[in-house]
Amino acid sequence: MNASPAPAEAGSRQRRKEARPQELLDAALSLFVEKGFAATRAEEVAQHAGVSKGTLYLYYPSKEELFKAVVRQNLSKLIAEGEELVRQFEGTSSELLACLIHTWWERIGNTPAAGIHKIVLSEVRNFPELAQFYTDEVILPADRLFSGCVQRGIDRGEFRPLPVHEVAHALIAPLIFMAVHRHSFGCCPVQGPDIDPAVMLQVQLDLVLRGLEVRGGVKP
Amino acid sequence: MNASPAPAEAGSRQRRKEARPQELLDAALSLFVEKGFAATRAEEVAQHAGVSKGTLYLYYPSKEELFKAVVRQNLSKLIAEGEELVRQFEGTSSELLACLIHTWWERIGNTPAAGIHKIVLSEVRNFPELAQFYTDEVILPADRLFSGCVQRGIDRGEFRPLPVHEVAHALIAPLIFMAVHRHSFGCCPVQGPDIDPAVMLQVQLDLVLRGLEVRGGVKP
Amino acid sequence: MNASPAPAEAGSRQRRKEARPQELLDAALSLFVEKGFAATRAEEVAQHAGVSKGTLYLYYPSKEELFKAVVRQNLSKLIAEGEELVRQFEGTSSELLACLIHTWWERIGNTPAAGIHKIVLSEVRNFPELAQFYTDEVILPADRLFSGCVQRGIDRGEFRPLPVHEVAHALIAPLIFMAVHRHSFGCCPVQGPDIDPAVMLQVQLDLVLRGLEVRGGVKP
Amino acid sequence: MNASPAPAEAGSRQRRKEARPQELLDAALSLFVEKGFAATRAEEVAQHAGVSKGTLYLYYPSKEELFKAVVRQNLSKLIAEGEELVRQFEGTSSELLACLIHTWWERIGNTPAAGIHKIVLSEVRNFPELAQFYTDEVILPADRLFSGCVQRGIDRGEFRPLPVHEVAHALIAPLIFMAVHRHSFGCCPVQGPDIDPAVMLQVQLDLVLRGLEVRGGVKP
DNA sequence: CATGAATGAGACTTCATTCAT
DNA sequence: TATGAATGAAGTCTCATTCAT
Repeated sequence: MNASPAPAEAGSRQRRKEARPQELLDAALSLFVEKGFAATRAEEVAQHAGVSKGTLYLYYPSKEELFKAVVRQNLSKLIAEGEELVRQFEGTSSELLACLIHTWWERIGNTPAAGIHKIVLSEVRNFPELAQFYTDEVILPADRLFSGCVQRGIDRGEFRPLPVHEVAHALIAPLIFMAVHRHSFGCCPVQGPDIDPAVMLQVQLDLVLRGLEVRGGVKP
Repeated sequence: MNASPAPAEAGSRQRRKEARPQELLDAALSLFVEKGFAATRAEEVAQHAGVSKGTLYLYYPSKEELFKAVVRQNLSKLIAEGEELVRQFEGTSSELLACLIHTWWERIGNTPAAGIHKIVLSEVRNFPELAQFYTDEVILPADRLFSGCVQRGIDRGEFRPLPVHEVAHALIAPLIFMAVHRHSFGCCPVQGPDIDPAVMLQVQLDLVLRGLEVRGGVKP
Repeated sequence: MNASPAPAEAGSRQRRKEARPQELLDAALSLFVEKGFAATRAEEVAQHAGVSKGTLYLYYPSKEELFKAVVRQNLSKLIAEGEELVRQFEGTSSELLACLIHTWWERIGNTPAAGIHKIVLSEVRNFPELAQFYTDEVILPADRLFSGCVQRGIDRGEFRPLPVHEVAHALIAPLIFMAVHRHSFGCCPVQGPDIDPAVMLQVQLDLVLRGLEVRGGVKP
Repeated sequence: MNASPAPAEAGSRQRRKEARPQELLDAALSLFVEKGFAATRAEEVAQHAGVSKGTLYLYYPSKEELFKAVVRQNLSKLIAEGEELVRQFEGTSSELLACLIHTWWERIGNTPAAGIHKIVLSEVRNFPELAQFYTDEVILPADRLFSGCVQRGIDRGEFRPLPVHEVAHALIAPLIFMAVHRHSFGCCPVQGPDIDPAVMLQVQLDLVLRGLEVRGGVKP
């Protein structure tokens, strides 16, 4: 009399059970990014993950912990991405930066994971413990990655000697900013200034790399 | 250093009434920036303004309206500043942009008003009408201001012909981003990458202006 | 430099002051009848009377006391009406009842004062002290008046011997009920059964008086 | 006399859930009749139904909706009763009316449902949509029922030709009025005129039916 | 006397969290 | 393990009442 589907392959219930935490984290990420932490109800998260309210609490002891888990797990993703990016060492420093930027955009900026930046920005003052590990695990490594490349360019005589952290920031900030905007204003039916991401990437690279370039007989 | 206003003319009750809206808006700005909209309780705002819960509702019919008033009030300031800056038509376009950037930092980026960006980013999806408003009143005018200057430089043969909106974004985004960060991570006792705002401004201008410059016999 | 109108006739401010309590009671009656006690705000009453919220409290120490004063003062009116009605002793008992009924309708049922019945019915359980004096001052005298007339008719052999209180109730209840309805459903744009007050009075008298009549050789 | 329901079949949680709406509606009816809509706190209703404040809102989204549900639920009962009565087509029209009246009293007038009239009278101006609803669902059907019987009597030559709506009103109003009074003054420890419901029913029928009767050689 | 700004108790409603089934 | 009914703390908002002017 059991109406459930054929229990053939590995037991779908079993696989569902193992997938639960991930499904919950995905639902939560999506909702936290969309509505913010406080405006997202626990039950909504559960529904989006296809489980009941009670089940959510079997996996995460509180909404706060769920939130932290969302940030943490997506951080791991970010970090892994970052570390993978580092292994792309070839050619001139300009080419390296261009490659990094494009890869960042494809793998992070243009994916839902970019929404993480938005929630962390919004909520870090309510969850101070996030600050430390987001800084340690994302901001500092990313800074190290980019300013390392800038330093490499300077060392090789490709780039002018400029403060590397500030240059790194000048390089990546417009892109992060654009990514964050796509998760706030970008979701509203409003026409802002017409900025095309692909063009933006191009222009930003063109601008900054040329700004970095060591030129013939030009004086600062 | 007496907190109460000069008890000179008119009934103090009257003078308080006139000052109330500003006091409430200031308190609300500060708290909304710090904790976000949802996590700020109406009574907290009232207390910070030195009045009771009920008094808040004498001036603003709901927390939501208070929020909008905060955005509106601080926006007016922003817009007025922006338009005033437009009248600085002297010297080269590079000088104009440098001046705009420095003024923006002094008058907005480095003041509590910069926190507005953070709240709007965080809350715009919960207040859809805000999107239109903020876009029309802040984003578009600011874009017009900056891309207008870039266009001026191109027209005068000072800058290379590049997509103006993207350049404007590349110019201002790192600064806004930095300002927003100062209201999130900047308030946590965590050591991020060592970026000095003054240096940042300098480098960003140096980088982008040089990137914009038309050079001798160089091809794009 | 005094902008107030010519202080000729008795001082309008003075007359206003004396009229205040009455104006407040009138406003309150009207609003209590319309919206009920709890749904009427003290400030509304004040506004309708053309004074400020504070002034209301100079005359009545609380909304509850205002309510009781409204009922009390309108009771006096009702009672005075009743006592005046009693003085109409002439002709047959049927004629007497007909006269009483018509007078009641003209002087009470068809005036705003009938709204008093509605609020007392609605609120007496929240203001138990009203019960005693409304009963003593209105219900019992009215009952005495009507059942006295019925008794007179029985004594004179005009009416059949029936329980006088019940007959009095049968006589007046449909009219009070109609009057009360005019202050609730009667104010909504809804079409109920088509009952014309004038016809109703006629029919009700015809029916009940004929029902009371002693007939030829008929047995009860 | 155990207050908790028979713990027989199924989980008690489940059975409670099914019984909740009725329990809440009963508690609400009782309290709304006693104190009026506004003066009844949502938490009180919940407590009377033996649940917590939050549970009430699981079943009814607002106090207003609870109120409407109370009226609706009790109206269904009223209407069903009325329509069932229509099927009593036997004997004279006088007998039919007598039967209707007695049944009305037993099934409605003398039950808590009669309190509905009081709340509706009191609140209809604050809930305008209620007016249409109550008129359509209760007042008009009831009017149709009673004036239909009167018409039947006239058609059969049993009753004098009189305006049927007014006669219907004259017939039923004293009884409704008495029922309403039992939920206002009737609950206060005050001695009003001594009216016995059973006698009242008898007298009212005797009076009105005799008033309707066609008599020998008498002219209208 | 009159005003209306201010207060704060109290009501409605939401929702994170628990727990019997 | 999963559910969803139930809870109650907490937050928004209202309004009777007070009191400085």
